[in-house]
Amino acid sequence: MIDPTSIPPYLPEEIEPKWQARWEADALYEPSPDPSKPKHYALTMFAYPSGDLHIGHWYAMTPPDTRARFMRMRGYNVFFPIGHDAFGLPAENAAIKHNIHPKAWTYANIQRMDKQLRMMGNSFDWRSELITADPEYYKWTQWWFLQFLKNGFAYQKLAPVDFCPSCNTTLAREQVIGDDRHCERCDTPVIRKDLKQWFFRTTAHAEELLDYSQLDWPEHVKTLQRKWIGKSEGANVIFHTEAGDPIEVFTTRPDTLWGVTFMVLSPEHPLVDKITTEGRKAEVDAYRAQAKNQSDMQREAADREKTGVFTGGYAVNPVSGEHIPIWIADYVLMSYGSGAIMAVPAHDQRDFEFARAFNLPIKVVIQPEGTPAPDPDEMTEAVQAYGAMINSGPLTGTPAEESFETASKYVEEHQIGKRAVNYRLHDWLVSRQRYWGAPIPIIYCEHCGAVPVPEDQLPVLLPDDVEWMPTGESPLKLHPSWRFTTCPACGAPAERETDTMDTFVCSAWYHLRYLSPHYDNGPFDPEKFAYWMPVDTYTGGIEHATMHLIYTRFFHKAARDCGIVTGDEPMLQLRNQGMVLGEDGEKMSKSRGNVIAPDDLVKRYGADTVRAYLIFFSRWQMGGPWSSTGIEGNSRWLRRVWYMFQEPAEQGATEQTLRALRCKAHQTLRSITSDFENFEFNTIVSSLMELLNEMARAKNAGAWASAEWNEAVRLYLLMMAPVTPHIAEELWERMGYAYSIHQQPWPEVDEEATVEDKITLVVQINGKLRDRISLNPGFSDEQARSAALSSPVIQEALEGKTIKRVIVVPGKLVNVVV
RNA sequence: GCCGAAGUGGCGGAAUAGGCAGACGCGCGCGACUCAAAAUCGCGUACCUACGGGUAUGUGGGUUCGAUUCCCACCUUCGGCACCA
Repeated sequence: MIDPTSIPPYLPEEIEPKWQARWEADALYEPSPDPSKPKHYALTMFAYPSGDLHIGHWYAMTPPDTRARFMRMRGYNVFFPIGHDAFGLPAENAAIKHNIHPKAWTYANIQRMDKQLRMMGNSFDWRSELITADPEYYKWTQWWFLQFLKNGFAYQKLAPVDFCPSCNTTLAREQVIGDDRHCERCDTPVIRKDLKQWFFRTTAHAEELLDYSQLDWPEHVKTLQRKWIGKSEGANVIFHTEAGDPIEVFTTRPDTLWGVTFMVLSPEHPLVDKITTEGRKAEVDAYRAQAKNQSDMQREAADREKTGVFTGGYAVNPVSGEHIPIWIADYVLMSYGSGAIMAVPAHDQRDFEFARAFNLPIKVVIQPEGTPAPDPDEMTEAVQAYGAMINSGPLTGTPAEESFETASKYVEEHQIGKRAVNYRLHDWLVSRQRYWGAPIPIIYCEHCGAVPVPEDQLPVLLPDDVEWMPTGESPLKLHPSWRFTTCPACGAPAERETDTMDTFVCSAWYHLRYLSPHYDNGPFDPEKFAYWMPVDTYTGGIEHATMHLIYTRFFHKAARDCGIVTGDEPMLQLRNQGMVLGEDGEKMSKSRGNVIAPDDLVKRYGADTVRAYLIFFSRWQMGGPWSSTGIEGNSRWLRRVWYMFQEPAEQGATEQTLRALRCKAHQTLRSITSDFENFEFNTIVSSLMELLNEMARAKNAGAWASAEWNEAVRLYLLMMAPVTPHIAEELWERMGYAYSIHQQPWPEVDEEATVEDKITLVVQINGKLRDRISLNPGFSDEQARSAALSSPVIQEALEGKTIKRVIVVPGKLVNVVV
């Protein structure tokens, strides 16, 4: 029985700030390169400073912190940095809404969030803290841009871009969402615009990005990326119009060339004007105009009604010589392949639907195995499977397995095209017509063109005195004294580039800046790079699978090709957390009113309890609904630990009790060690609770103050230290151990102690549990068998039955088959 | 439509080189302490049962001595992609 008056109460609000201050003063988590120790770079995705720390931030950062702490105790030199992804649209939107400067808004948020971040009790290295909106950071973002430009990984082109009329900016392809193609931030439907834009050549590394051989990443993320990169192999084939103009098409099915019955060009295809005949011009122009405004109409496109118009022009099929009509249709995209296709309605579902809609001929050239060739008039869908080639001139009769190869070879030999690979991945559009970002370091000169800002003139500072209200132009365009300058090459009057960079550029290399955030001879200190890189464990949300995680891999490969970094991959191991949902099981949102605020929880329970609950309530990778009663259990757990370890009790336990206690303690240590290694956080807390239950029994049986009890307490504190660092440190001190618990080595399992006195042998009949027999450890299969068969329960059950077989699982189980 | 993840008590979730299903916690019930309550501590808690057992891990099959775990088909939920030639 615990008398709560005899020992001080557990007051997290006192001990947590106390230890946090001490750890920081003692620089406990500020590692330096140390070649005598194995290094571990644990990186958690930095956050956008939106105002307040959300419970989701805790979920993203605290379980990785427990693991970083574990790795530290295991003897690794651990680097666990923190920073702020500070450029971006929300600051400007807030600025517009509340009439406050984006910079002021952002930095005020960062200050508030820093305070909240410290309350978590994470082992961040605060020296590494960086803010991507600081000139000393974006100077180097600009520097990277210039290196990429120099090495051909950055280029400028006039491009149709998706533009959000509400945010007044262009959007990357992945920021446009859904059938109606709306903006990911404000849900406004996007429109198309032609602008001169800067791109990073991500496609240059498309093939290499598909190689995951060096990475321990979740299958799921790799699959998403592979799909996003979208590699397809086939051939580019040149058709010619009757007038002799070449039209290139990409096809993955060169074996269907003889089945082409028409061609379709994208409405934006440059040849459309030339091909269109006088009589068709009005209709074609009308269709193109309507296609251009597609943002709204794309919804209709989703029900797959095929639309299009005939241009009046004809092309010649290069293998058969047949003359085929050329159409335009919006199902052919200018942005993929060459913007033109050869249509094979018999063997492509989209072409089939188009042919049916406009009564175009269908020609069957593939005969799938085991079925007769389909009748074009009777077909209800395209036959897309490979098969033997028929009606295909000289290649007729080619079997399915060889059709792709043979047809490709045919195309190359007859010089009508060649094998080609196409990717769905596009080059990365990095220009943004926005104020709150890193200015693109380019100056336009009438004589010299686009001139890079010389490196010694970086950073190109973002001016503070701007009109940030949206006008459709970059706010920097409205700042004459900033905009107009002189050409660094020839000295003539010139203009600055007024676009800023996509914030994904900032976040593509922050893990490098963390190494030395104030280093000014380069983007990072090469010595630090050599020791710490690559990132060993990267953790964050799955939502970054296709954007950030592709960009950062590309960035590293491009930087490698520029000779700036070594290694092929920036982050070796990736793990994703799930999402904390509201108590109603729905995504947390202000409008639903189901938001859980971590500050309130810390006030009420203390950070240790919040940490413990977040780790305990579900598998980290899975996430799940919050429970305000569930957290009570973790609060109780810590109070129980507090009193149980401090409150003396009667002594005089039996040998057996003490052995069992020691056994359980070491078994727990073994399982927790492997749980930490495998990111199985929830069972760490379960195991600790189980051990505590065992300790409560042992204490009741007189184990208090025995050597076994003291060892169990010591192990317990060490095991809970990564999860609940404050209470562990406090009790560690109260038990008389030397500061700091967080600098102790992780304890070793005594394997001998984990062997139990008695082992329960499970006896089944026909796979059904019938009896349990307690045996001494180390029994043989034969002993298990005879013990099972001689059990009275089993003998009774076996009466009148014949034993067919007896299966023995060594040390565990006997199954009698009758 | 395609791709991926997941379906286990009242709830969150344990357990998978195939071997005691439901660890741990919440909730609930009973008891102790208390004038009483809270807190705390102890015990119990899948379902059915003629008390011998029987049935249960989304549904239906299969492999196996034995399946939550492996295979096939289907259903549901969540996430991603969406005419990519």
